[in-house]
Amino acid sequence: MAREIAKAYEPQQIEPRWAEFWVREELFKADVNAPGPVFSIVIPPPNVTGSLHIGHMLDHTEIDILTRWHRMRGFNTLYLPGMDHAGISTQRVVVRQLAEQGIDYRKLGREEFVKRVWQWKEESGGAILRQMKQIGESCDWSREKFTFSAELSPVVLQVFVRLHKEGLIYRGHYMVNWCPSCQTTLSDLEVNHEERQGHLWHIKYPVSGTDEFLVVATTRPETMLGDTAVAVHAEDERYRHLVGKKALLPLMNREIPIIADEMVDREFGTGAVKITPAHDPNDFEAGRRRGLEEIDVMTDDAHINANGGVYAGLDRFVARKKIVEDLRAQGFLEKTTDHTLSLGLCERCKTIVEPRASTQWFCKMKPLAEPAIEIVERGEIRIVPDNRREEYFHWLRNIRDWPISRQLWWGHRIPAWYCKPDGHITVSIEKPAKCGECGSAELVQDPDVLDTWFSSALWPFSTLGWPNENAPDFKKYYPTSLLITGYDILFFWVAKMIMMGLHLTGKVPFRAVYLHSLVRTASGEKMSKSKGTGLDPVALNQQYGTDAMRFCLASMAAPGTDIVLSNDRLAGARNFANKIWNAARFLFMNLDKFERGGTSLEELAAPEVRAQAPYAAGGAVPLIDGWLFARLTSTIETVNDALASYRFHEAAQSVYQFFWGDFCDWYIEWVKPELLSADSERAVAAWRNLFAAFDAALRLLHPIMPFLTEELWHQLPQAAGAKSIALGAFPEVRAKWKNEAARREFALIQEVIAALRNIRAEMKMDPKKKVAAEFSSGDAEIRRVMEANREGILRLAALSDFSIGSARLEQAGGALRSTAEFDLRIAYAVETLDLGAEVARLRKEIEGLEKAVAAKEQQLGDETFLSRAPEKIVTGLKATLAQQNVELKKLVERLAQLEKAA
RNA sequence: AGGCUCGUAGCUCAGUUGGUUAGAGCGCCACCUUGACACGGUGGAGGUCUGGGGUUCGAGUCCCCACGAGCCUACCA
Repeated sequence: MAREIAKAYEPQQIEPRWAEFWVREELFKADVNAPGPVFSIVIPPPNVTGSLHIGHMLDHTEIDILTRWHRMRGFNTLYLPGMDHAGISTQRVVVRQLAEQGIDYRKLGREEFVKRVWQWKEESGGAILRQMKQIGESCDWSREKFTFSAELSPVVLQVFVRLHKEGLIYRGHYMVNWCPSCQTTLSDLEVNHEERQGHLWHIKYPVSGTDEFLVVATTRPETMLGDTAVAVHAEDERYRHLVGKKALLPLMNREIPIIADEMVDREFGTGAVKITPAHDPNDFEAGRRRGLEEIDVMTDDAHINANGGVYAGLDRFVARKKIVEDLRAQGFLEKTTDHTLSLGLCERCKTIVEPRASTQWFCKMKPLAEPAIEIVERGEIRIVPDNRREEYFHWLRNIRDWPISRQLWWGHRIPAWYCKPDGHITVSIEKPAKCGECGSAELVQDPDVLDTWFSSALWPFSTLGWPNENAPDFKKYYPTSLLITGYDILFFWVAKMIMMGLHLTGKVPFRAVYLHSLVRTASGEKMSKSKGTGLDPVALNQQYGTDAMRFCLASMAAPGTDIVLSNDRLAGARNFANKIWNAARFLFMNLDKFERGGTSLEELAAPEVRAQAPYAAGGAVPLIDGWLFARLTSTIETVNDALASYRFHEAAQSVYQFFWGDFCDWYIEWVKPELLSADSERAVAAWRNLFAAFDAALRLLHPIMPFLTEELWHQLPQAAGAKSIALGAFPEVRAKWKNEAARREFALIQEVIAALRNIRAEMKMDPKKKVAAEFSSGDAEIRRVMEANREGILRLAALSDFSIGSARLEQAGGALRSTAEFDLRIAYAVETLDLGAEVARLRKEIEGLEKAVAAKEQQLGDETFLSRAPEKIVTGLKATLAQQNVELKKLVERLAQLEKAA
C-alpha cells in the first residue's frame, strides 16, 4: 500500500509524540545485569536557576549522541540525569524574585527563605526536565539525582566530616574574596578580573620625631584607615634610615611602625607601601610575618565600620572620595597619577570584590592535587583537547587552599557545632549532645553552607550509591566512561571531581574528559540571557525542530573551537531534515509499485538480507549498488572514527554528504526507473537495496537526529514489531561492501554526466530538448563501463543518444569536452553555440593546467627531490603529470581549432 | 605579567602524523515549477591560506618575528 506522508517535514507534529513515548516506555533505563561492555556517563548537572540555555543544548546533544551511539553498538549504557542546587546562583535568583515582590529575604528568615527556594527549585527543575525530555535525551529518568536532595546531602556531609577528620578541612582566619552584594566569601575562581583605569594616590605619612615624610602610593586610599605599618625595602638607600621609626597615620592620627620587608618592590610607586593586613592579601601575609595588628575597617556590605573613625557609615567609594579630599585639604596628598589596575569582580553580580581577612572553612588542596596531576600524566584520565590538559596541570601545580564556606542560606549547612561559652568546634553530622572539648550542652550550628562545587565534586560517585561501595550502580557504572562539559568549568568542577574521586573512592571518576566549545554570539561573546544575546532554545526548537538544532550544533562542534550559531546555519540543518523526510516520502509513496510485483514487504525486512545487500541475491551486482554500499561502509567508518574522538562535526558532515550527495542526488535518481519498473525481479532487487541503504542511513543518523529517524524508521517494513530504532543496531562496517572498483567506475560516470550537463548549461542548450552525445576513449575498460551504464547516463544527462567509440573525437559541429581519459561531444547546431565563451573558458582551463604541469615538471627535474621524496610521491606525481599533459594537449588543439573557426 | 587559541572564498567555518590544480554550508550568478523535496534540482563564479623570515626535495600544515582578534591564569601596593 502506498503511504502518503506530509509534503514537508513538520517536527512539531512528530517530536512531542516520541519524546513522550521514550519516557513512558522507560526505553533508556539502565540494567546492571544487562550484557555488554559498560558505557556510563553522568550529566553535568544544570543549575536550577531557570531553564536550559543554548550552551546546555550543545552539551546535552553531544552527550546524547555518544550515548545513543554506544547503546546501538551493544553497550550496557547509562546516561544519568540530574541537577545542581547551585547555591549562590539560585539564592540570588530567589532573592531577586522576592525583592520584585517587595519582600526582603532577610526578613523572611532562614527557614522560610529556604522553603521558598525549594518551591523555586521544583519549578525550575521541572522546566529543565521537560526541556531535556523535549530534546530527546536518552536518559535513565528513574535514576535522576539532585545535589541537595535528601539522598545526596548526607553524603556531602559525611565527606565533610571525613575530610575534617583527615585534617584536609580546617577552619582558619585568612584573606578571602568578599562580595559585598552577595555578602559571602568567594573562591578565586568565582572572581573575574577586569582591567580598569584607576589612580595611584601618593600620600605623605609624617615620620614621628622628624620633619620628614614617607610617601606611600596606593590604589585604594580608603583602606589606609586600617593601616598598621608602612613597609620599605631593607636595602633601599632612600628609606634605610627610617626603618624602626614610627609614622603618623594621617586622618587617623595613629602611630604605626616603619618596617623593612622583602615584599616591597623598590621600583614600583614610591618604594614605600602602606600595610593594611585586614584588606590586602600581601599585607595580610606581611602582617602575619611581622605580628602586626589587623584592623578590619569595613562592614559586610562594604561600608566603613566603627574602626574608621569619622568615616564610619560611608560606602567604601564615598569614603574613598572623602578621604582623598581630606588628605588634599590637610596637605597630605602629594600627587595623583593614572594607573591601570585589574579589578576583581564577583562572577555572579559583577560587584567589585573586597579582599578581606575572615574566618572561614578551607579545604587543603596540595595533597589532593598531586595525585590528580599524576593520574592525568599517566594517561589514566584522558583530557581532550590536549591544550586543556596543559591548563589543568598549570592550575593544579599552583593551587591554593579552597575556601569552602559560604555565607548563604541555600545549600548544605556545615556540620560544625560551636559551644556557647568557649566556641569549641565539634564536627558531626548530627547535633552532638555536648561539646567534644568542654562538655557544654549549649551548641549552635555553624550558620554557613558549603560552596556548591563541594557537592558537585562528588557527583560522579554520589549519584551511583557511593559511599556504599557495594551499591550495584556504583559497582557496575563507576568509574564512569566519560565526562563531557564546557572548558569554562575545568577548574571549578572537573579538577575537583578528579581530586575528590581519587581521594574518596580510590579510583578515577571518569576515564576521559572531553571539553567542548562554548556557543557564542555573532560578536564572539558568550551567549547570555541577561544581556539578551542568547538564542532561546525553546524558540529554536519551535522554529527549526529539535533534530535540526541537534544536527546544527553537532555539525559545528569541531573540538577546540567555539561555535557561533546562526539562523542561516539552523535553516540549513532544517533543510537537511526536510530532505531526509522527502526521500522517505518518495519511498513510501511508491510502495504499491513494489508490492504489485508480488513480493511481500516482509521479505525485505530480514536483517540477514540487509546485512548482505546488495549481494544477497547473488549474481552480478549493478555498479550503482556496489558503489552506494561502498560509500555507505566508508561513511560508517568515518562516523565511528569521528565519534570515537569527539569530532562531532566530522560525523555530521560525512553522514550529510552521504545522505544528500550520494543517496539522494545519485542513487535514488539513478534507480528510479527500476523501482518503478514493471519487471518485478528488477524492482524487487532495487527495492531491497533501497530499503537496506535507507535503513542503514537512518541508523547512522539516529544518534544525531533521533526524532525524525524514529518516525521514519517505523514505517519501514523491517521495523515491524520493533519498539525503537534506538534499541536497534548501529550499522556495521562490512568488508563485503568495500568496493574500490565500483567507486572508481562510478566516479568516472559522475564525471561524464557532470561534463555533459556542463556543456549543456554553458552552451545554453535548451534544457527540455534531448540531445545526442558521443563518447570516445582509447581505454576499452572505460568504454565497457560506459556501455554498461548507458541507460543511466542517458537519463541523468537528458540525452537522446549516447554513442561510444574508440577514435579520438575531432572538433566538428558540436561542443566538446576532453579529459586525459575520454572525449565527449554533443552534436548541436554550431551557430547557436556561444563560441566566445567557450574560447574564454578553454583559455582559463589551459592556463591553470599549464601552471600545474610546469610545477610538476620542475619538481621532477630536481635531483634532490627525486632522491629524497618517497617513491610513492614520485610515481604518483609522474602519473598525474602524464595525464595532465595529455589533457593539456587536447585542450590546446581544441582551442586552436576554435580560434581558426572564429 | 605569564600562558593558550585563532587569523583559509562575500559571511560562518572544516582541512588528523607536511606531499600530487585548497573544501563545506550560507550568500551570489545563470538556468530549471522533471510525478520525494523551491526547506528543491542542474551548472557556475569566487580564496594562494594576515604579513615577513626560516626549516625542508616539498608548508595552509613545523619553527621564529610582527600585526590583528579572543580566552585563561596572576596578590605588584
